[in-house]
This record gives sequence, C-alpha cells and structure tokens, in this order.
Amino acid sequence: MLEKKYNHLEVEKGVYDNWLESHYFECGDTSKKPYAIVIPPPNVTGKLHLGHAWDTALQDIIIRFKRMQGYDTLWLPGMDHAAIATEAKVVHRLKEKGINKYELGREEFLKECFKWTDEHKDIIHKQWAKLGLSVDLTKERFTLDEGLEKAVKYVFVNLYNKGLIYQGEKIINWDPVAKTALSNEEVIYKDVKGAFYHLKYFIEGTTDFLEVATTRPETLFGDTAVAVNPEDERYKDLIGKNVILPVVGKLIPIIGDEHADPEFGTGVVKITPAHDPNDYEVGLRHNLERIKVLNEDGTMNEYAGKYEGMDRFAAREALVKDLEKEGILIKIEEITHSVGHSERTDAMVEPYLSKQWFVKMDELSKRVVENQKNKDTKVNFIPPRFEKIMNNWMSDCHDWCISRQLWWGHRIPAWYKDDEVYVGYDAPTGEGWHQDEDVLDTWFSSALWPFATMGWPDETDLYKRYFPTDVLVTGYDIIFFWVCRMTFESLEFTDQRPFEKCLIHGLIRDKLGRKMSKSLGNGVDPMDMIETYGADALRYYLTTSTAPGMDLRFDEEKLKSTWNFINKLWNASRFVLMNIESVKEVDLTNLQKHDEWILTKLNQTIKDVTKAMEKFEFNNVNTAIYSFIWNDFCDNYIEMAKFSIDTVGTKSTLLYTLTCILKMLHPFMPYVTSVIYDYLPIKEENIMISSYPVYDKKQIFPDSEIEVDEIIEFIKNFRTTIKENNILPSYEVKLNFNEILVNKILKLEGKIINEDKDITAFKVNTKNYEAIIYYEKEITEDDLRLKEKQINELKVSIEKRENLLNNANFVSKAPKDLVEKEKQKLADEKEELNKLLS
RNA sequence: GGGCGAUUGGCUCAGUUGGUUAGAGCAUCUGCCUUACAAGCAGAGGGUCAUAGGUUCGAGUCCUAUAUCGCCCACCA
Repeated sequence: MLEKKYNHLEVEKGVYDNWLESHYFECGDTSKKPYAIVIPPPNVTGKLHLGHAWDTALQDIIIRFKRMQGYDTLWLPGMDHAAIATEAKVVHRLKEKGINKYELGREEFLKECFKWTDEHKDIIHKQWAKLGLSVDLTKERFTLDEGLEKAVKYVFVNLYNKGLIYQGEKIINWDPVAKTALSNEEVIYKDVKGAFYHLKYFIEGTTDFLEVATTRPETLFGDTAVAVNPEDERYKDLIGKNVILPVVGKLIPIIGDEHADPEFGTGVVKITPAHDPNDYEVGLRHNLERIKVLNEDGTMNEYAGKYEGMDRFAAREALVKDLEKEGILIKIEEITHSVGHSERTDAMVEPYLSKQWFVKMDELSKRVVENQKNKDTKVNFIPPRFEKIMNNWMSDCHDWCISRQLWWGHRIPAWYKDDEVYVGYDAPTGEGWHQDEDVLDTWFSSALWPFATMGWPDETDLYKRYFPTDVLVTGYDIIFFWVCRMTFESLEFTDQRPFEKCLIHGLIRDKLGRKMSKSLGNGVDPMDMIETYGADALRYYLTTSTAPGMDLRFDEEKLKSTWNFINKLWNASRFVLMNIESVKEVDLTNLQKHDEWILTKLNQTIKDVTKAMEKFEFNNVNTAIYSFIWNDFCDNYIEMAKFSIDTVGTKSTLLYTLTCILKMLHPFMPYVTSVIYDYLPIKEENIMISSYPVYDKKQIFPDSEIEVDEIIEFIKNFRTTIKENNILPSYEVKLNFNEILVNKILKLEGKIINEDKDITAFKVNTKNYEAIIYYEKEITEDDLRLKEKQINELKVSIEKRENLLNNANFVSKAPKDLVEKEKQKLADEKEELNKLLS
C-alpha cells in the first residue's frame, strides 16, 4: 500500500536504474512504426539549466506518449563539443593553474579538453537521469566523435568541390580575447557609451581641413582615404584632392562614394578598409590599400608608430590626448552606440581583415525558402509564426564564416604547400604539406546532427529507418544558429527535411520577467527544484504552464502547487487502492449512474487530452486533466463512490478510471505514475509500454451525465443556501424527490419531513429538484437583500435573453441548435424565477 | 528602419475555426481536523478582456489605427 503522504524523494529513488534495465527506452522493434527525435545536444561546458529541463521534458513527454501509442520510438541523445565555449572554459581553468594554452601545446591542450568533456558528460548524464528522460543511451553521440568527424569531412569536401565552400580574405568579426574569427551570429550587439571624436584632416597645400567624425580614432593609422558623397554640394569640388592624415602625415585621397551620407555627422567619412566592413567595400570600389593596424590580441601593431604594443583602448586614449595637444581634435561628442561583443568571451569584437573559410549561402538558403513553399516537404513550425523567422533569415543572409582559430573542434581538412591548397579526407601524399591549423565553427557539425548521428553518410539501418525525424524541440533563440542550418544541410545532402515538425518553446525568465543569468544571480538550478519538489512536479509545471512558443516566468509557488496536485493524485490513488483489493477483473457491465457519469467525463477527457497531445498543446492537456482529476474524480466521483463502494461496478470504475488517469499523466510524471501503477491489482506489463487510453463511445452515457450533473448542481446550491443564510444543522427539509446521493452527501438523514411547516422557508431548486428548508430564524435585512439580488440577476438575464430571441437577425442567422439552446435557457430561467417568487 | 510577441480579476497565466453568464492556480474572506488528502474539504468575493474605431445577428477572439512593455533582424563613419 502507498505511504500516507506523497514523498517525491522516496518515489523517485532508484526508479531510473530499473527503467534502464528494462530496455524500454531502446528503439528497434521493426513491427511498429518508427517515431524519432534527436535531442538538441547540450554543450559540454557546464550543468544543465532550467531551459534544458524544459526542452528535454517536452521531448520526453512526446516520446513517452508515442511509445505508449505503439510506436517504435527513438530518442537519440548526445552532446556538443561547443568549440569556442568549451575552449574558453578550459583556457580559464588552465589559467587558474598558471598554465598558458600556447605553452601547453595543441596536443596536451586537447587532452585537457577531453578530460573536461568527460567530466561534464558525466554531470549531464546524471542530470538526464534525475529528470527521468527516456533517451536511448545505446545510440548516444558526440559532435566530435568519429562518426561526426566522417560526416563533417564529407560535407566540407563535398561543398568545397561544388564551390560552396571557399577561402577568402574578408572583413570578419574578430574576438581579440579568444583570438579567433566569429560568425555574425556569434556577435551580440550591446548599447555602450562612446564618443564621436571630431578630427581635422587638413587639405593638401591649404589651411582648410575636413572635419571627420569617428568613434574609433585609433584606426586612423589604417586610413587610406576620406570619402564624401559625390552629390554633396559642400565637398564635391574637393574630390580628387588629398588630405594629410593626422599624426602619420601621409597624403590620402578624397574620394566620392555614396557610402558617405551627407545627412549623417559631418558628411565626411574616413575610410579604413582593413577595419570596417563598409570601408572594405568602399576600398574595393576605389582600389584602396588595406592596412591592418591591430594585432590578433587587440594591441596596436607597427603601423601605429609610437603606440605600437598598446592595447586598442589605451592607444585610443593616448592618441586622443596627443591629437588634442596638436590642435587636431575639434571636439568630443558623447554618444551611445551599439557595439558588437563576443557571445562567449564578451570581448568587444573587432572588424578585422582576415583570411578565413566561408560557406557560400545564397544557393543553400534559397533552397530552404523554396522548400518551405511545398506543404508536403516543408518544416512545420509550431507555432507557425516561427517559420517567418527562418524564411526571413534564409532570404537575406551573409556567407557563413566557418573557420575558427581554435584547437578544440573539427580540424579543417585542407592542406597547404607553398601556394597550393588541397582539400580532402586525408593528407595528400608527398613532402611538405601541412594541414590548416584552424577548426570549424561548432555549428558546422551540429548542423548535421539529425542525420550524421544516425550514421550518415553511410546508408545505415538506423538512418534509413528513422530519418527524417518526426519533430525537433528547441527554443526560438536558436532558430538561426541551428534550425536553419540543419535544414539547408539536410536539404542539400539528404534531399529531405531534417524533421517534419519543429516545436518551438520560449525562454525561461525569473519571476520579474528578466532573463536568468549569472550576473544577475537569479538563476535557478533544476536539480535543487527536483530535490525540493521532485522531477515529476518540475516537469509538469514547466511543460504545462504556457502556450507553445511563449516565455515562461519561473514561479516557485506554482511549482509548489503542482506538487500539491501530485499529492492529490497520490491520495486519490490511496483511496482507490484501499478499496479494490478484492477486484479480480474490471467489470463495467452493472453500473450506478455516478459510475456511468465518471466514465462519460473520463472519455471526454481522454478525447480532449489526446487531441491536445497530438498538437503538442500541453497547457491544454493540463486544463483538461487537472479539472477532471481534482473536480470530477476527487471532489465528486470519489465522494459518491463511497456510497456504492461494495459494488463490483463502482470498484471496477474506480480502478479503470485511475488506470486511465495514470496513463495520461505518465508522459508528464513518469515516476509517480509508474510507482502507483505497480500497485494496481490488474495491469499491463509496464506503464511505459502500456496502451494509451482511447476514447470509447460505448462509455458515454448522456442520461447519467445530465442526471448526475444536476445532482451536483443541486448539492452546490443547497450548500450555498445553507451557508449564506447562516442556517445551523437543526434545519428540516422537504424534498420533491428521493435521491440517495443527495441525502448521503448533504447528510439529510433525520432532517427530511413530508409536510409544510409554518416557519421561515428557504427554497433551493434546479430544473427537476426542489428542496424547502425550514429553519427557525428571523429573516434579516441581509437575507432579503440576498433574495432580492438573486431575483434581480435572474430578471436581467431573462430580459437580455428575450431581447436576443426577439432579434429576427439572430433567430434567422445563428445556428438553429444555438437558438434552441437559448430558448430552453430562457424557459428554465423563467421557471426558476417563478419558483423564487412563489 | 523592418518584423514578431504581449496587454484578460491583487499576482502568474489559459481561452480551441467569432456563439451570448470569460476560466484556472496562487492570494483574499467565511466555515470545517467529515475515516484518500488540513500540502485538505465546503462556500464566497474579485475582471466594462490596454484604448479608439470598424466588420457581424453576435467580438477577449477578425480588421484598422493608437499607446505601453518585451524580443529579433538591419543600420549606427
């Protein structure tokens, strides 16, 4: 028998190990239809946070649901090596020990990275187990394992041969702390306080100058022109002349280029082609020299003269002082502008001319946009509005910089010898070749995740059976990073979408709506929540509290009330188990009307829940199942069942209903439902592979439903009357009916009389039932006002309804059954009013 | 500049192709230790659904503006 109180720590202890031993999480039953999900691989950088708990709980719910529906489910787990993120962590850890990455050397450094990875894989595995995730661990993958390595090389070589991967010198985003290139998506723009420095660029041979405004004066060493708009009346005559570059003293040309906006600033722009993407374009148009003035670590190089070796910010400060002394500086205008920061190191990103590898995007992205127009092959987003995000991004995206000056990652399969470049699977034969030192963006490998994890590019059984996958579950924040890239890689290499559906959820915020972050210290560790409330409560709370795609404000109070809900389930289960020990088989042939009533409500609930499950509307599942369990089953049915608890029908109904409840809740609360399920006297092999409840029309009993609904309504009205009139238990009552449920639940035995009495009477009625409560009580002003209020409310309602029904438009245009319903309601109300007035 | 989302009782959120008395949890008030559950039971109060128009027999729901908050993308010399 169950313990008296629900104790999530006891319930969840040791259960996961049993599940693993059962092998139910493993896929491969080819007699069933396949259903596959690949996990978004968490980075091996740290512990899982609440967002992961949410994301994985959603997937587990889908997988457990489909498994119970009889699918051969594969939930493929894995983790991501997370190139720059992990490397930054390992560098930091080594630094604390006084070790420098470069002194350690590549090979040893990678050993440290693998060590780190193993530690964090272990942490994540334990967290998955705590959450109760039914992943198939026999299929687990890592983005840096041999299989992925093979797939990555295949894709790189293949795209290179198609001309879709190329090497080029372009302005990229440079992280001076990690000393690597970044993609546009890894740059976070933040508003920071800065300044416009207005400088004098003297025109050659005159005492006139052009006023140039810049936010980054230290880059002037790389200036190779100043630009004005060719239409700008103020300056157009100067085009072709030269200005003297301050400090440096050399002559640079004044050029006319539409990049210069006459409306913006002074209308004169200094052109630094090696340190600004727009200037780079201008430089191309005018064939300007590109001078890099920064080193890889953000210090000034030899072009900066006496500032060489200074950090870019220190150099700026020193230079501005000197410019001021020399009278070059006109003014400093404080402004706020947005500046790119590295997603991982938070360093200010430097636009930097550099030779990198790129994926040419236009063809690949065009294919995604085209494919989304085909309803049979598109990726179906849930909610659909997120499709726009993918389409917009895919219609307008820059080439993808994929090389990173890091060590932790897939090394680029390119070899160099003098001016020759070789791209292939293995090093070319012959002397003198050396491999590219760089690795690939971590997203290059995760973009292949749905198929590469299944053995692709080999035609493995796994790949053939489970790809394309059924649904991908992820947050809207990584649609660019990941969903788009998986889609174009998949279309390009498998000619199929990677997943039929893409379920998008929001972000977790704190109670005040702020993002959870380390700096705010408002983060919540899911493991703490599991300790306090249990994984079942956490999972249920996270997955049923918002509509799809919406953010979630984490509220511990709500989590607590979810625990209460499970406690309620626990106690209801105790009641059922205490009363059905003798049941040998479920026999639903000889039922009381309340048995029929709960079966009717149950089947309506099954219908609603299943529909919502299929649409991934888990908040609607909650709405349906919560009120069914708490209101219908606990508050009403169990109370009624107590009066027929000795009948086979009621015992069977209790057991049957509880069984269905446990099954419906199991995807959400796997622990508590399987523990209770194991106590049931009649059950299938295991709840995890038991059959999901199916709506059964034969268990719908409309007459009993109406009858018991009215009994419940009557009981409620009766109690309200007693309560609102402060009627003490010494009252007597005359009924126009005899209903044992009413008598028992309202405890009317001994109070029922058959004749009228000449004392104060209170009338309680529903459509068919009427009670007159006799009670010696002085009628107070309050009592009269209450009755008056009821009568008035009824009158208002009647008037509204009469107006409605007198409206010819309504009667002729509204659906007939609605009109009928309204007519019936009106009649009922009139009757009720008469009873009240009598 | 372009796009998206939100605005519903004190708080956090639902609200299914428009259907006429807008729901839930928490909080509040009242009464109960009734043998599944006081982490509970039985009742009660509390919302002109951001604003202004419009479509419709009928609008929280659809359309057009506006406001406030939040997010994404682009630009920012």
